Amino acid sequence: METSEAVDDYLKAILELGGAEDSRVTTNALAERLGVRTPSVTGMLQKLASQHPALVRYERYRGVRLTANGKRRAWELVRHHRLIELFLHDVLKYSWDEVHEEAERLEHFISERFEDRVAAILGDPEVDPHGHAIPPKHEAGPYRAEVPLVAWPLHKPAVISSVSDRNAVALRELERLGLMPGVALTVEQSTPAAFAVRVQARSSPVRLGNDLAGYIQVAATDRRP
Amino acid sequence: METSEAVDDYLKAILELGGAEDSRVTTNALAERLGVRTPSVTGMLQKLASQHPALVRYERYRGVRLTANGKRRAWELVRHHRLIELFLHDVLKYSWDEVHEEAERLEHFISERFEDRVAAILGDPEVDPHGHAIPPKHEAGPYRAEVPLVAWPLHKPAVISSVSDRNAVALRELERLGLMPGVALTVEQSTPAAFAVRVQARSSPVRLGNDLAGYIQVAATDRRP
DNA sequence: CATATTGTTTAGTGTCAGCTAAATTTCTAG
DNA sequence: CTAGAAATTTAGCTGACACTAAACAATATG
Ligand SMILES: [Mn+2]
Ligand SMILES: [Mn+2]
Ligand SMILES: [Mn+2]
Ligand SMILES: [Mn+2]
Repeated sequence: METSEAVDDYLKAILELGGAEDSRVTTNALAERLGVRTPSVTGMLQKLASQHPALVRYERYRGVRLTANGKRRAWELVRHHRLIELFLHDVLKYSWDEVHEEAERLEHFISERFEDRVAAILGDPEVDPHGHAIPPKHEAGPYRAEVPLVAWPLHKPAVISSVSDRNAVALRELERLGLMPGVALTVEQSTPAAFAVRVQARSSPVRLGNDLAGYIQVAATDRRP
Repeated sequence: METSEAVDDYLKAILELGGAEDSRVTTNALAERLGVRTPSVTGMLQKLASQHPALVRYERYRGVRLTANGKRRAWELVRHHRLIELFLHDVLKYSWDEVHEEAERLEHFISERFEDRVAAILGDPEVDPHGHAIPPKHEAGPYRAEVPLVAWPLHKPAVISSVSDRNAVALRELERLGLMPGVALTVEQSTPAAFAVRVQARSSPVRLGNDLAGYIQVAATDRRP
């Protein structure tokens, strides 16, 4: 039941690419995400599928999904990752664009005890610095109701729910623009050429490239106070 | 100039086995310390010696010592290890017998930034939970003047300088007996059968096995106040 | 529906770091 | 000073996990 760093990375990638619907993930998508070649992916998937207990269910030419065991480990890694990010940010004073890279490495190597102690001193937190939900110990999910900002209707109030943590340059830019989780806004313009949002309680609209907007996920403003 | 976890472990072991005098370390000693077989050691030493830049100087049948480059990395690992131990103890509330195992893993994977931030929140500490000196950044040593308790003369005042961190059971026992760094004592009895010390400001002497005593290093009581 | 394109797998290699068995060198004791 | 013991190295393998080149399947398109 021990998993190597490489196996960990595959499991987490399958979880993330499968999304809330747990769809089948293709060899190509995995190769792309992990920065390896497709034959390496095929080889690893065959291994993970034929292990006992198997970590993935794999059908030749038809993609993979995680088994219950695979899911357990993948969610544990997500919990590690997000706890570590928050810890680096809140305790070690990392900026929010610095945490991801370090968490990506350390998530594989911390013990159960480390996980528990970090959760304890952070007060069993539920959200990481980028707005992502921290799964409770031994649990999956949750998946929050959020949609890409670029798919949000014009003028409908929204709150930034989370931002992608995978691009440090984009994160610095988003912070500079004040576009962080919890910020309320409306979409003012959405064309192939440009994208603009009006941040609630701020005068002029904020213009940003579609690429940058693509890193943002939003949700409906919660009406109940 | 990147080192794998395996290479790291060899370098640190050579540093530690070489001691303050930087003596040559044998293949056998390394195999023993690292829990691998001697042919594996020979193979690794040949590789480390023929790299450019070389990390060790190696003569067939005559043992190995670190080059300047090897030393630099080895001391960096020692700094990582001891900083992490102190951090786990002081911030994450690990007990002193729990820190070593976790530090042994994490020392290889933390970034420069992590090292610096941890040192900062600990206030640039100089000693780890077991009394070992934390090397300053980019520096070697220091080696403190300390000798094994079992080699200390009877009735001569001494202070516990450090204790070995490699045996969790022994550490718990030492803590129970109040034998921790900074504690002043004298040796009352030292025979093959048993060992007893009198802890300053405590009535009855403490009896302990020679094995347990073997984990303790002491130094002369500092006269200057 | 046949063929071109795309996606995936198979076959064969390489590197890292471990292992056992056997050969060789060094050390030690008589 | 030499035989036997101990230490070390060499030779040859193994398991992970990458890679390239080539074969094969699935799919899209004219
Ligand atoms: Mn992240
Ligand atoms: Mn990872
Ligand atoms: Mn230690
Ligand atoms: Mn180590």
